[in-house]
Amino acid sequence: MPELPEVETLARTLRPALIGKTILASDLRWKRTLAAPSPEAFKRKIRGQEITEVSRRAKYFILRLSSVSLLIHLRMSGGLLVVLGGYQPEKHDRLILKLTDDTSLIFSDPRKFGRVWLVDDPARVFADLGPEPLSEAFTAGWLFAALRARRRQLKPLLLDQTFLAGLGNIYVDESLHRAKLHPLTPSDRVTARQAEGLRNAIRATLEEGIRQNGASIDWVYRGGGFQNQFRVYGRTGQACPVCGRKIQRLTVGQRGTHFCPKCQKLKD
DNA sequence: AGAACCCCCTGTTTGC
DNA sequence: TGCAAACAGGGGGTTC
Repeated sequence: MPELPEVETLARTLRPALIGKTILASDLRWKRTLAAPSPEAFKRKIRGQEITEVSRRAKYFILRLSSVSLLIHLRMSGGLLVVLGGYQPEKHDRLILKLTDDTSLIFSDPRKFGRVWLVDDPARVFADLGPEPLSEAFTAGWLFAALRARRRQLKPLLLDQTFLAGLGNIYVDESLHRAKLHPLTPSDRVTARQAEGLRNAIRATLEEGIRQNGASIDWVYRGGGFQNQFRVYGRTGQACPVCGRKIQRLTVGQRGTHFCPKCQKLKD
């Protein structure tokens, strides 16, 4: 489920239920979910920690604790849930944190791609991430210069978290359509004016996604409404909302890529 | 440097 | 209908 707007929605939604709670015990049900430290050290260090802050960086969900930080990356199929009362673990639960006030935080993840870190310094995990697209650092000028410094197709470049952090397959396709740029456009051929349009399109798309509480697709994530406003994502063969032409799909970097052949022309 | 391919996993959808 | 292949919101790795 998780791109920036979905993780942001989770942080906003779970914050009031988590702030001030103390972690009484942990139950790691799939060892490889834990990226660091060792399962033994994790169990020992997390017990007794109080949750002081709930936030997000890129697609990472962050729990600031008394003396360490818990980072959770949901990857393709992860989800987080706070439950009240006696809880019977379910099939896809990978980590369960028992909290005060008879509550638990459940990390569920059918595909097991999700990862959890318990670290002293989150900055080390985040070291290679590009800027936050909703921060002030993400200006048209920065984007234009950064695009020119590379020679890559826009689609894979915008998915690259070291270039820009937080976009995933949905929001890249939606942003490129809004910006009227073909996904295969070489980054160093984007004009300053197009870069400004792309910057604005990315921000508008993410802000709308957050406003809609993210996108709900398949069985993984529910509650968001952004899926009802997709312009191109998952709409192969359907009409472009701008010009009516049929949306096309191609594969770029192993990822399904959706675009309008009329609105997003590839010039040469 | 960048593109193309592999892998990690499970569940659902699609095509024959 | 049944079964196999394709596909899925992510990201790390190798090879050319």
